[in-house]
Amino acid sequence: MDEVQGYAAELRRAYLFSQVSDEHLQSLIKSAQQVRLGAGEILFSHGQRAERFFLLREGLMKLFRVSPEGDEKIIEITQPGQTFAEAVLFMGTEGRYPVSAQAIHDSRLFAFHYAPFRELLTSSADACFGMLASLSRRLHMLVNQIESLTLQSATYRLVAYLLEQIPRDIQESPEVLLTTPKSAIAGRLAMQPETLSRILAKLRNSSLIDVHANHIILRDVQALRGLIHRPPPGES
Amino acid sequence: MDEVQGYAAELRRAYLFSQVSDEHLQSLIKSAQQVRLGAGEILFSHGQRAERFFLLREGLMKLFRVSPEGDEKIIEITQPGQTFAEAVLFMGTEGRYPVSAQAIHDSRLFAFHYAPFRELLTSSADACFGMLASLSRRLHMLVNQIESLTLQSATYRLVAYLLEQIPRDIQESPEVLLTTPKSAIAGRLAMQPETLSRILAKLRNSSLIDVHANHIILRDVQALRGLIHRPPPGES
DNA sequence: GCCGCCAATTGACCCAGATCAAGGCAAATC
DNA sequence: GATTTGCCTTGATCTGGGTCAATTGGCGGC
Repeated sequence: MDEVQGYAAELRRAYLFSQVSDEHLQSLIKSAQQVRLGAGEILFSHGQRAERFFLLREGLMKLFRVSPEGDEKIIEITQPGQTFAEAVLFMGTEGRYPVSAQAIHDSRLFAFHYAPFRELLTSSADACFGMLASLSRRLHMLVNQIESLTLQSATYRLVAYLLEQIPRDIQESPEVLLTTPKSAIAGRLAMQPETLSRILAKLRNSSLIDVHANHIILRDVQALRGLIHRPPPGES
Repeated sequence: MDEVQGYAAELRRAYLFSQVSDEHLQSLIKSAQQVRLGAGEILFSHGQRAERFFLLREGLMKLFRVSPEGDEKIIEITQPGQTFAEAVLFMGTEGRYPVSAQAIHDSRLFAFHYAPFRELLTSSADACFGMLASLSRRLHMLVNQIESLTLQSATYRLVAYLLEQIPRDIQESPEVLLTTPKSAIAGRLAMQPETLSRILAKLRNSSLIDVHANHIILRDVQALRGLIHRPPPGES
């Protein structure tokens, strides 16, 4: 295959594979499968045997849990270029997915099987380290998420989320384009869509932001930063 | 050292070291330090350079975050035999602790430095896998925690916590002995001590449990299980 | 025995955000 | 151009659990 070269470059952009040698990468690609999902399709469900992990090439995925009552909590929204579900491969012989995965938009993915990848890890300490780094990054993200879910108000969480988005866009004009439906963002931030809407309205009235559909302009980044660093009841 | 043998056995009980060879373990022990902490002493603080990780030998530690407003969120309560803060070693050259660690009771720990441990990992794929398994276990715990913090009410979280405690005690008499102060448990479960107290009172009035100080008897495990599996508004 | 200290409990009150219920608006379908 | 569908917004109301404060009950020190 000639495409293999192109795929290798694509994989290398994921943290997980950044340290892996060309040969390893190519053998890995040969054992990988391509997966296509339509918007709304389920990739795997919570509790299912975990035999593969994934790299999102295009589209958008959400990882979530559903409570017995049917409420849905979005743990993570996966962007193209990110891997997910790598962790389960090390949970022992009978690993099961701890979350469900569903496509938000039409998506294309690579699927990697347990066995070949495990082989790769045993033969390459660097790959191992890449994996470890990848997992610990995820670990920290979760710790941060727990903190913001318990320590901060809904407004804090939303503003923090907006501020997180700007570095990857043009820094000069602090605009955020919401690629995900607002209801999904609300889920990720553990609030109802109504609440998200109300908070945006509140921020708009304080002219801290402008909202045009899914296009949000941060008019006063300084003030927004201040908002999440000190409590709302401002004195002095 | 003759103690080294005993230490090796002690370490092996931690998941992280379970797969490590004797030689590696012993060289690791030689490079480890012993740490003693009085109740309330801080081991490290959020944001500090992370150069070591730890194995708790005796006592009780809490890992927590503090918000700018001074609220404290307990991320984890570490029991003897558990390692913590391993993840930071892979966050790159300038890893920093994402949480603070404080002794709840007087504690004794082993401290392991970054460098020797990293050496061990490069030379042993098994050790690497142990590490990966350890991290992914922690990852799953955090995902579970996020779920219960967002999907469930305070009562759900407390009951789930109580039910989690029984398998390790005698199964026949479902009693739970709270080894940690109730206020710490409240923190771990993201609620105020007052709320915890009220919920215990409520459960006691429904005669689902008996409370004698830090000794709790689960009088109706079946009903408690039901409580966390279906919503309180019970209909047929 | 008395006092101070701290954890736990209990009561009264309050508020952020959930829930319920209408619209509004734009793209898709007829 | 009318109608349906999906997503978002807005308003009104409700409530779990946080906050503040008072009370109780060990427990160690003097």
